[in-house]
Amino acid sequence: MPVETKPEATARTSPPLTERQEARRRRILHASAQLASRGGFDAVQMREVAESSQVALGTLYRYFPSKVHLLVATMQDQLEHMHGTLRKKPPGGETAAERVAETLMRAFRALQREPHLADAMVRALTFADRSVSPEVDQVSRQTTVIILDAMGLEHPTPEQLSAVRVIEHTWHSALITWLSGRASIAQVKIDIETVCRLIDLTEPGADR
Amino acid sequence: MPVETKPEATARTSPPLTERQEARRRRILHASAQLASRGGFDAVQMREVAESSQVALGTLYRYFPSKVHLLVATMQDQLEHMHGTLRKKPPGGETAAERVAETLMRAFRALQREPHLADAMVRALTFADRSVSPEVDQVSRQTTVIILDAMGLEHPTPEQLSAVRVIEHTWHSALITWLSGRASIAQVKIDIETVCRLIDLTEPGADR
DNA sequence: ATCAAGTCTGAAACTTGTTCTAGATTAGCG
DNA sequence: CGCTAATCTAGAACAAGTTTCAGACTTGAT
Repeated sequence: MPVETKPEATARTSPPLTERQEARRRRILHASAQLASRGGFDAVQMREVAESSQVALGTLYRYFPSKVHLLVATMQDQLEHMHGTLRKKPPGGETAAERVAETLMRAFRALQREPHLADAMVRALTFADRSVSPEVDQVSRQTTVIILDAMGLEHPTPEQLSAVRVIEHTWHSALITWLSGRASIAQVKIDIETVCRLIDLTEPGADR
Repeated sequence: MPVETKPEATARTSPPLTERQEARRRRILHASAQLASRGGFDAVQMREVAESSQVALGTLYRYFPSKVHLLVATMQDQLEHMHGTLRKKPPGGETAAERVAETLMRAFRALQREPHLADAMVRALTFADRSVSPEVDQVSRQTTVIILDAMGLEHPTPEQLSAVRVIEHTWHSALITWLSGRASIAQVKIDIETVCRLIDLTEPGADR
């Protein structure tokens, strides 16, 4: 009888991991984040991750079927952490647009503290192919939740969801341009503020 | 004396290429696009590109210092072509927002005809690190020109340029979600139309 | 026509992600 | 406790991007 199967996929849901497996998974994610913090995407080398986390290479691949999977999982991990942090101090802006912009800028400042880590995670996210779609989607949903939280919405309209999607697009792409040195921090700020104005357009009572 | 140097960087500008070099460069780009059309990013294998274009591997790397450089150059090439095509039939919408959305959707339909090629180019673009920044920037500028063309603007305001930047962000990111199967064609259309509304906000006479 | 400098070629080597294998270890079950 | 299926480990092997090198070829200048 199967004792345990497929630890990688959506660890939280399907097969309950044993104590030691959970610990392994943590060690791996920790090593991944650590190496990423040093030198970004390229510095996360599978052999090194395996060694750092005291796990055989084959085992690493059993938990995370590719480098991109690993980094996306690392991002999920970090995102959760970030969501918790953001929740504690809700943004103080007057309008929904202001609050969202403030929240994103706060997240952006957090990323600036670990630019290499940000690089590794974002590059993995955009480089991911179809085989990673479920995990990437999870990240996207988590981001959506964070934004809706900032807007203070319970039941967003389809229009508002569209706006949120566009904000996420802008957020990701702006991050990339910043990480690759093609846009300044100030530029990213402007882009975020610009796109957040879209929210006003979808506010009840906005003409169009 | 140097007969020819660094053919790769911004071939159009710095060192004039000889006839044969220009021909080599064309052959390489052609092979790249061909292979990409077949199987996307992964199918563009440097050894195969070299063989298809009748050039030694070392030479390929002299012209394009990495696979990403090659694919970004391929994208520049395709973009130029696309700009030419789009120019011929200007969009017919009433408002700037409509015209931009129409133009982007037209480009999107073109990409749909060669989804693998689109995959290769877009993945390369977003995966590019700092060493490719100049080339990626060039692509970005070209895209900006196409959008401004569609808007029919001669002298955009800084606000309008911001809107254009956000539109580009959305365009890239929406393409990625489509290519990785996380968004439908219809979804991309909605996102484009949504972000294009930003243009209205920056129209002279828009309150804010 | 000849020469020097630079380019192109072909092939091997190196790097890092990924796969595979044989044997040791672990977990749940009777 | 002992069995059995599954997991974990160590290490080799493979794949594709990238680098390197010696020698053949081009080019522009003398």
